[in-house]
Parts: sequence; C-alpha cells; structure tokens
Amino acid sequence: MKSFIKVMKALSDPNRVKIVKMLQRKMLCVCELHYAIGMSQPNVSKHLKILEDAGLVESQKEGLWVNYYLADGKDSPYAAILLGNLKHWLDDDPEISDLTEKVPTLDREEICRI
Amino acid sequence: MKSFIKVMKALSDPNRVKIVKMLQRKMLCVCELHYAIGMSQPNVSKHLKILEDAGLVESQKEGLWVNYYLADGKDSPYAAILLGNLKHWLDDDPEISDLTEKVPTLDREEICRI
DNA sequence: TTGATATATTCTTTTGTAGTAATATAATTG
DNA sequence: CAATTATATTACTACAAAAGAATATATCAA
Repeated sequence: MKSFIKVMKALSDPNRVKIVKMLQRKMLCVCELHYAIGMSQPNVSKHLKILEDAGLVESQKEGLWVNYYLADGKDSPYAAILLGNLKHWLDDDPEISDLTEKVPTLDREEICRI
Repeated sequence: MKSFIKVMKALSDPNRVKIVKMLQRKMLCVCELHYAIGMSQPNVSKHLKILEDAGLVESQKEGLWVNYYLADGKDSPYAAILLGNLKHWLDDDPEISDLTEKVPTLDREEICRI
C-alpha cells in the first residue's frame, strides 16, 4: 500500500508531472529543469527527490551535474505502469507541450554556465 | 492536466483506496463503509465526494440510502485506466484483503438500523 | 589550496488536506 | 405532521505538503 500511495502522491503535483513529461524526451540535469520550468533550483531538487523516492526517476552523477531520467520500473510496478500511461497522457495539454517542445533545444553548457 | 491531478490526488489517500477496493466487490452505502472501515460517517461522505469529483465513483439514491459504486470511466479516461489497474493491485495487502473479505458479509439492514 | 559552480539540505512561512464535532438536509415511518 | 434514520455540510483543529531564502556539500579548475 505504502509504495502505491507514494507513486500517487508523487504524481499529484503538477510541477512533478511536468518534470516527468520532460524527462520522457531526454535525460536532464537539475539546472535544465530549473531553467525551463522556471522553478527555483532547490524546489526542483526537492521534487526530484520525491519522484526518486517513489521509484519514478533515477539519477546519476556526471561531474558537477546530476542527470535525472525516468526509472525502468524495476523498483516499483506501480511506477512502471504509470510511467507507461504517461507516455501518451497529457501530450495535448498546452502547458505540457510548451515545455516538452523546449526540451530538445536545452543546452546545459549554455544555460548553466552563467 | 487538472482532471489527471484530481484522479491522482483522490488515490493518494489510503482510506480512499480502501473504499475503491471495497467497491470492486459490490455497491455499498455510506453506513456500510463507515461500519467496515471504522471511519466516521461524515468522513466517509467527504472521501466519497472526492472520489466522485475525480470520476472514480458514482452514486444513486435508493430511499434513505445512497449507493456508491465504481464509475464506468466515461467521465475520465484517467479514472478508467486507474480503476482497471486497481482491479489486480493491492489484493495482497493485508489491510485491504481484511476489508474486501468482509464486504460480502455486510448487511446494511443489520448494520445501519441501530 | 582557493575559487567557482551544480546540487542538496535546512529553516521558515504559507497553503492545503484529513479528522472530529456539531448541525443540517432529505427521505421514510407512524 | 412528528419522529426517525441515512447522508451531507459546516466550522474548527491538527497535521502535512509546497515555496522561498539561506546555507551546506561536492566536484572541478586554476
């Protein structure tokens, strides 16, 4: 029950859903999400932690950056199914599509080094 | 986005998940849920309203009783899919199975008329 | 080692959600 | 109509979650 609730709660916040939808396009670091969504960096970090705790997202360090990407679902079957559903869901939401269309143009070298 | 968030929020509460799992077995009235889960009657009513707003549950009056049952999913595709998933999910959870096993024995004539 | 940069954590404030208690509504029965 | 009963609503309290600000950690570069 607990792990199911964790997944549901993690996906109950619009900002976290935005993050998930963006990560569907490609792996992103914190500052790219921070820049694209317009959320504070600490906030992005906290939301990513919640998504990671729920088994929806994984991360890997790459020097100074931390790459976040969608989990494969081995940890949580609930997360796996929901991530599968979210592949098609919400694509027609303007707030979402605005963001996901931005993703391919994000260049962390340009965004973060300021 | 809004309707998706509504469904996720509705399913983010253990008590509401319990209600959904019980309604998988059969249609129930408020006092049956109140009695079985041990939650106060006003609380059950409020949770049912949240589930109904999310499109997960529907209701129909029958005299003094109000019968609640799982929605068919015409209102919300998100609700429909999640309800589908929840058919197999959480069946092995002891807290859930204790409740769902009780469902067939619930007799509203006996429970509510006191 | 010092400085710079990306990320994480903590603290505080604000907002939202769950629970309880009391009361209101609505349908049924006598 | 009055009394009863199932459900809904409201007001209030307690707790959890979200955002912002400040600071800490960790890695890289010079």
